[in-house]
Amino acid sequence: MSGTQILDSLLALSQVLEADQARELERRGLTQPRTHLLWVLYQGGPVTQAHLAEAIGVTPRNVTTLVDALEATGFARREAHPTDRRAVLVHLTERGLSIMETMDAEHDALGSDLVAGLDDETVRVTADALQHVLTTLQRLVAEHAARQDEQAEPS
Amino acid sequence: MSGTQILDSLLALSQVLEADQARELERRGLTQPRTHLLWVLYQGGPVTQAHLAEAIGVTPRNVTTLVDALEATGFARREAHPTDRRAVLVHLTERGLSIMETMDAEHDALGSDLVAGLDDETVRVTADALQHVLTTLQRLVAEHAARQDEQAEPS
DNA sequence: TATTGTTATACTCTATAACTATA
DNA sequence: TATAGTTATAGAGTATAACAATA
Repeated sequence: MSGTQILDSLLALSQVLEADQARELERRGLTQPRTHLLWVLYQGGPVTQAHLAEAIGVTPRNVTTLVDALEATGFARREAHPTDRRAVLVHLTERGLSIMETMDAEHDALGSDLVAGLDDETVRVTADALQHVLTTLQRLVAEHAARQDEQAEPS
Repeated sequence: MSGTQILDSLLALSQVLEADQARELERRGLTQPRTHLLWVLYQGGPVTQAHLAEAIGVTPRNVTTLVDALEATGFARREAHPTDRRAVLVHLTERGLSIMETMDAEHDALGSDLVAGLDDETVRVTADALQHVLTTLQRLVAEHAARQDEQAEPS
């Protein structure tokens, strides 16, 4: 059945993409969680650690560790929040900005390279189908989670 | 450009698939590395820890930890190797076998559910395109790695 | 009272290095 | 001499809980 074939290709692609990315990041002195944090800074400008915790889906405690590491390696820096003395604003350094620009460009290049050799119509159909699969998956996951909650607390 | 759109869908799909899987595994008292190990046992029968280390791509030291955890939680067990007194054979327990069968069936069901609502021709085109994208990615990664090695040791 | 970020602690996965028992 | 698995140790990511400073 082709559905299984699509899922297996998706899983294989995930694995290869992630392994390649991890190798690249290590070469540059980064890790995936730290890069995720830098990406949020690259997209949304200087933000508080509480905002980062929410954005990347970890506890504030772990943001402390990630920012410590990124400060130590020169990719980000803390600055005092102008109005809230409890908070800090995390900024990209020049080095951090430069590496995010590089990775952004590499991402675009990879997007093009991956479909080299496929004709435009195939690319269009595939892009639409993947969008549909993603939407379907999100719906399935949401339904699944709802069912679990129901079983957990049948109030 | 649609190439970028495909890559972005792939990355989003990876993320949702992995998050959903992690949630499911936690509910069952498993983790991804432990499940990977169980999957190898499910596919290839009882094997040595050295074989497992090779198969799942971690050091033998870490297989010790993973098998310890799987023994403690009742999914796998060690047995003496019949001819090599240095080695142990890791077996699935009944519980381990049962959960792998369940997950195997869920995987198949997900494969079908994901493409529900797409017509057969679209599924066929998409499956072929993803296969092509996977092959292309593997080639790109291999070339990339070769270039890095070259730079590292220009003997 | 609520929020921001930190210290304290613990668990999982990963790695290298040194060691024991056995091939 | 080489291999199988372990103990020892370290680093990274994740979590909860308790706490200080500030809102």
